[in-house]
Order: sequence, then C-alpha cells, then structure tokens
Amino acid sequence: MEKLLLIDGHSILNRAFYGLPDLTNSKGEHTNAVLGFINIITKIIDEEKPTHLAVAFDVHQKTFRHEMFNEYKGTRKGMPDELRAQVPLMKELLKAMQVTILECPGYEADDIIGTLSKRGEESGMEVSVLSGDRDLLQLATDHVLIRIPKTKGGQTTVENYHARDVVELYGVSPAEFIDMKGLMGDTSDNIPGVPGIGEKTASKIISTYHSIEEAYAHIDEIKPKKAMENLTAYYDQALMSKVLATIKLDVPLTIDFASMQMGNLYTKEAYDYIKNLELKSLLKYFEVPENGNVAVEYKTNYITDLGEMEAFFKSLYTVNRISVFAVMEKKSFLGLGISKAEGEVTVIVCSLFITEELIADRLMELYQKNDHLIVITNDLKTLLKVIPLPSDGRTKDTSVAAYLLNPITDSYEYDDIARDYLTLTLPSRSELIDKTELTLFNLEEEKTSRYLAYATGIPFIAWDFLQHQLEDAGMLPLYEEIELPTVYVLEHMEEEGIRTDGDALKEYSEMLGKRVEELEKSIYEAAGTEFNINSPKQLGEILFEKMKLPGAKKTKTGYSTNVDVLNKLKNDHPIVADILEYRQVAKLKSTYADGLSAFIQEDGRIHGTFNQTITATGRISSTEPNLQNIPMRTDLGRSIRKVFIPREDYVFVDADYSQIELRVLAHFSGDEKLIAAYHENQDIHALTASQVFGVPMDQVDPLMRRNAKAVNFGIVYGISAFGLSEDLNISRKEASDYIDSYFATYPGVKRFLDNTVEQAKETGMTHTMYGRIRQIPELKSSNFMQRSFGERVAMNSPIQGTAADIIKIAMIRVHERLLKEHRRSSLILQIHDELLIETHRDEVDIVKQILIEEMTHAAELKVPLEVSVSCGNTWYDAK
DNA sequence: AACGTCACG
DNA sequence: ACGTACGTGACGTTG
Repeated sequence: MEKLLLIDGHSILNRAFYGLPDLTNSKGEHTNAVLGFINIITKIIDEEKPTHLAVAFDVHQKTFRHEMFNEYKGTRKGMPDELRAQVPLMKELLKAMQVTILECPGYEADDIIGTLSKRGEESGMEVSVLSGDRDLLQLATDHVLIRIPKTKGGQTTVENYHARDVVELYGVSPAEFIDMKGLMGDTSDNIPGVPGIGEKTASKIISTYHSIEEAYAHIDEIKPKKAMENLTAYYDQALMSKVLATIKLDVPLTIDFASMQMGNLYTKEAYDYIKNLELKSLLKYFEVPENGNVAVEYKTNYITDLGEMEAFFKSLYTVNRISVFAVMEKKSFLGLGISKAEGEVTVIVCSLFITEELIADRLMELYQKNDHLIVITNDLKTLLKVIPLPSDGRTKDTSVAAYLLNPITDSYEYDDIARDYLTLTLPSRSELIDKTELTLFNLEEEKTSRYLAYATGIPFIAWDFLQHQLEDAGMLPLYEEIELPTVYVLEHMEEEGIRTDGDALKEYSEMLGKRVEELEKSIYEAAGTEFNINSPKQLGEILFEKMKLPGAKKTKTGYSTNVDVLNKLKNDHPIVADILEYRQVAKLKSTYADGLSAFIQEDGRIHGTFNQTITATGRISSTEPNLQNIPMRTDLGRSIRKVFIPREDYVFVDADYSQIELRVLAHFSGDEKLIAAYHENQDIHALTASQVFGVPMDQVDPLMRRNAKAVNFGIVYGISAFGLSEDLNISRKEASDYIDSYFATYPGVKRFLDNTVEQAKETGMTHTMYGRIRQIPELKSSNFMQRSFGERVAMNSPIQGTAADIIKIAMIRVHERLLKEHRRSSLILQIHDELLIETHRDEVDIVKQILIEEMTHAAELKVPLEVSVSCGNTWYDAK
C-alpha cells in the first residue's frame, strides 16, 4: 500500500514558531520554528511510515485569492521577522533531507495539497495531510486523512479527521464545510463570512440546507431571525467567502508521485546543515558519524596494574601538558583519565592497590616536579576535591573558559565544547551511557570507554582554542586573575560546609507543622470546604468563584493568587490573612526546615554546591541546597538562621557590602551628585527622595524614602515605568514622573544608561569593568517586549556583573590571606554581596580586619566601597 | 516538564 | 497596543 504524506509548510512552521520559546544560535539566527517543524514531522513520519512525501509552501504569503478582495485584508498581520527568516532555512534543510518542496505561483499551498490529495486518492494511495489549518478539513474523505497538531500542556497531540469525523464534529460533510466557512468566515484567513453567524449557527444552517445557495432559497425559514436578516443583507459576501474558502483541486502541477518517493532524510548534508544551525537536539536522529574528525579517533587504554601506573606517570615527566578527568560516581572516585596527546587517553582505575590516595600523590608529585606542566580539565572544582592541585595558574578549566565566552548557554560539557570550539559533533554523556551508574567494573565497556575518552581528551584539544578566544575577547586577565582562582575558593567552601543543628531544625519544623494544621483548619472552615491550599488552581476557584472575592486576575492557566493579589484582598475576608500566613509557614517548613534537614551530612554540616557557570551576569549560584536564599525578611523566617552554628571554639563573622550595585552605578555613570553623596556618606535613599520629591532632607518621611529606594532599585534593574508602578502600587504616570525626576536629578546616570543600551545594540553584548561579557540577542528582536527586555538587561548586566566581579576578587583575596597567614578560620558562604567566615575565637579581630581591608579595596571606584561586619554565635546573630 | 509561587541578593 | 522590573533555586501541583 502506498502512502502519501502532504505537509502544509507555512502552517506547520507557523505553529512550531509560536509553540516554542525563542531560540537563537551563536550566529544570531532564530531557529525555534525549524526545530519545532522537524520535531513534528519526524513524529508523524515515524508513525505513518509514508512511501511518498512532499511539503507545500505558498510562493508569497498573500496570493491571488486574497488579493482579489483586498479590502478584507485589514486584520492580516505580516509574519514577524524572526519567523520570516526561518522560511529559507527550513527549505534548505528540507532540500538537504531530500524532501520534495512544492510551490506554484498563483496558488496557495492549500491548493497544491488539495490537488495532490485528490490525485493521490484517485491513484489508490492513502493520503495524510498535515496542517495547522482547519480549512483543509474540506479535503477529508475516506482515504484522505487530515491531521492537525495541537499543543496541550507542552505535549503535542494530533487530531485526525476522515470525512466521517468532520461530520461528527461539525454536523456537515467536508464539501459542506466550505459553505459553512462561507457563512461563519475566518478572521485568520481574512474570509469575512456573514456578520453575526458563528460556528453554531453556520453548522445548523448548512446541515439543514447543505449549501449557502439552498439556504438562501429558503431564506424565510431561517432561524434565528438575526441570521436570516444578515444572510439576506450579506448574501453576496457569503458567496464570495465561499469562493475564498474553497481549496482548488485543479492546480496545473506537472510533478509526478515518483519524484516524491521517500528517500533517506538523514543525509550527510542535512546533518551538516543542522549542525550549522546548532540544533543539537536534532542530531540524535542521525547516526553518529564514526569518524567525524580524525582527531577524535580515540583509543582508551586502561591501567589496573601498579607497575604500569608508575611507568605511565614517569612518561608524563617529559610532557608539558595533560588533560585529566576525575571519574566520579556520586561522591566516590573511580579513576583518573589522562590524555597527554591528541587522540590518546589512558584511564587509571582505582583498586585495592591503586588507591585514590596513590593516584592523587603521583599526580601531585608530577605537578610539583614537572614545573612546565599544565593540567587541563573541564571541571577543576571536582578534580580538586580528589587531587588538591595548587592555585598557581598551571591548571586550566575549559568549562569556566567556555562560560566566560558565552555565559548564556546552560551547559558546558565536553560535547558542548567540542561543538562550539572544535566544530565537532560528539555524543553526549547521556547518549552514551544515559543513567547507567559507573562502577569499577563497567569502565571498560565500549560506550563508557568512548565517554571517558571524550570527557578526558576533548579539554586537551579545546584548551588552545578557548585560550585564543579569551585573548581575542580581552578576557584572559579576567579568566586568570578572577575566574580560575574563584574555583579554588568555591571548592574550599564546599569542602568546609556549614554546621547545622539538626535537632533545632526538627523542632522548628514541628512548630511550623502545628501552625500549618491550625491554619488549615481555619481556612477550610472559612471556605466551607476542604481543598488543597497548595494548589493555586483550587485556591483560585475557592476565592474567586465560590467566595466571589473581587479583583480576580488571570494567569495563563487560571486565577492569580500570589502575594500581591492576596494582600489586596486582605480586607475583604479574614480567610485571606490565614492563607497568606499558611503560604509563608508552609514554605518555611517544606523548603527550609525539612528541605535543609535532608542535606545534613554525617559530620553535622551541610556541604552545598556553588556553581560558577550558571548565571548570565557572573554571579555564583548555590544548589543542593540553595544557601543563598535562606530567609531574612520576616522574623519567623529569619529565625531559621539560628540553626546555622559555628563549630566548637568558633564564631561567625559576617561581612556585607553596603549598596555595592548603586556604588558601581555611581562609578560607571560618573554622576557628580551621586558620587559626592557617597563621598559624604549620605543616606542615598533619603537623598534621592529629597531630590525627586523636591523636599528638604529633614522633611523626607519614611514613605518617601521607601519610594525613592524602590526607584534606586529600579534603576539598577533597567528601569521601566510599568515595573516601578507595579512595585509601588502607583499609577504608570506617577511612576514615570518619578523616573523623569530621578534622571533630572542624576543626569549622569541617564547618560550612562542610554550609552550602555546604545553600545549594547551596536555590539550585541555588554561588558563589566573587568571585561566580562554577556551577549543580548533580544536587542535585535522585532518583538517590542523582547527588545525591551534586552534593553533592561543591557542596563542591569554591567552593574550586577561588575558587583559580582568585585566580590569574587574580595573572596579570592580573603581566602588567600587566610591561607597564607595560616589562620584557622575559613570562608564558608558567599551570598552575592556578603561573605560568611567561620572564625576561630582567637581570630575574630584579625578576620574582621581582613574582611574589611580586602572587601573595601577589592576595587578602586570613584566612590568608596563600604563594608559592615558583625559577629555572632549563629548566622542569625551575625547579621 | 511546565507552571505558579516565593525565598534570597 | 504590546504587558515587565534584574539575577537565581526549590517546592508542590498538574498534565
């Protein structure tokens, strides 16, 4: 049986475009529609296994049929540029996949599909038509299946229609569907139809009379009256609409089905094209080329013999670079991969005789004695946990380097690096070994061996390219002096961890649990029913439907029930206060009390992870658990900090920068007033209030100060009147006045922000004081919202990023000083503008001094950096 | 897996 | 008219 699959190119591309988030490759090309298109059609092709395949496109977006009735085109919107640009990419890719592309001047894709579906059916084929457009339902027969993809909750499902399904759904036959369309119209297709007649009425009329003409002949019988009147008045328009809605079945195509036979979609050309578009996720459809590049023809050698290991290490005394990979499973060390030449990887496997310590000792010794040796790895922090190489600049971290070059990406694994810097497509870890747990006994399996080869060997090859790119981008100093030393500090912080009182945490949890129960009871009572308070959906229904509270705001899935909304409802019903408290208490219990407990290790401490390659701005992030968002703003929440305690004979010393971002802004902008204010150690929010609201300093009230503070924050975030008005609950006009007034007060700030955005638009990126870059593709978007976001990002990134640079410098200096001076105290946490040191009680004064000195002098700005320190017996008391 | 919510800077 | 403040991560619900 021959099967023909016809695809409506523009319609599917369109659907893919709006169904997927924007996606841009490193060349700035938008690729989301192409990705979605391929995903949809591969799914369908897999399912149907057609023998023949073709994709139809319109030659122009607007064609003859529409031009005839120009006056109805008012609502038709042109394609956004991001989509338009993907049409030629899509066609190229389809060509590379050996897929027939059908275009016919003067005819729409619909017409081509109609004609071919008819011809296909006549020659005995089963035909499937894939389109996002319901217009094509008129083509359905017993042998022509219309398939319409739907996205529901992220999942793509396909609705299928044979002729009988159309009858079932609309009560009319596919042919009658045209008449129905003629009555109800279709705004997206600029078919006017008859005003006042929608789907329901149209379906009723056509199922009774079977055509517009026949209905008109019985015009007196038509109900409702309104439809009758309108059909009378708009009869000509209805007939015209019918013509518009009719898909042509007689396009003069000369192509025959033989040329549409399915070939191999996954050709070398298609592979290269997709690689070029950087649509990594699509490469899985291709068999991984065995020898994509000679450089990755790896042979993995395994060493399990002690003598062999000794000999191997000896051979490394004469080389000047190696790359290494610490093979870890969970937290145990299984072996060390080493590459000393391109294409050559040796894995030393841990055993009874080759112990973790022995491998570490040998590498340490090698590193010390061969002082020309550089050691490259893609994850230095992990390596350091096993082998504590010193921070002397001879270690290299390819993931950190790649992060600096493009901080927007979300992963820097060997395959990402091979793709971006070696134009080499390699199977990822998950493609090779998926979730299989590595053990000492499966390391030599074929796929594992390939994985180890790549993970070990790619950094060896990639480092030079990365280094050159860093150099070209002017980021080598940033890499060497800030990023690389930071790796060591973070490793130290993770190793140290923070002592946590599990019993206190449990007690806290129980206390919260009791309160949760009380609140639950009270909420159910007030609501008159039991429901899941944690479900925004159920909660929204209770509040806004059952209890009819005012101010219902919609999110895309239902009612909004967030704090802002609830706070406004506080006076409408007592239940709201309980819900707010419930939310707060439940959050504290689940995320903090119970959440943190699970992370306490046997040493009584929490050893979280600090990530250095996550944020777009250069900040550190913290996970498992997140120790950078421990509650602070409410008393109840803040009290959880009492469970973080120093070890015996130690105290916490905590230091934080005062308004570091605003000071960076003052520096960048050079604004005289702002700079003077900081030099005079003025209350910056009060000063801003006084200037913006035009009152003397001594008449600034707390509310004015709070508003001014919000404005200051807003400036740093990339101010917008809308954002500020939301934050302060004022009108947009008022917010806009505040901003104007702020800029009038600090003209330097205005100049700086304007310049920054302008420059970012020219270069496509921003940079910090230390040369850290962030690309902002959104600035090129034709979408207002996206572009505005890009502008705010352009204002914020240099400020947030420079602050991040500065605290990294401070961390490094503080850490290195503690080491050099052989202090017993240790840096254990960084919270963006704050450092926490577990301090021996004899070292409190010196640690305070070190913190103040190093943090204050981490950068020389046009304004002083101010640091406040305090100490205490818990984190709570140290703030 | 995506969403809403909320914790932090 | 558009519909957001910048940067994160974790939890619970829902599909």
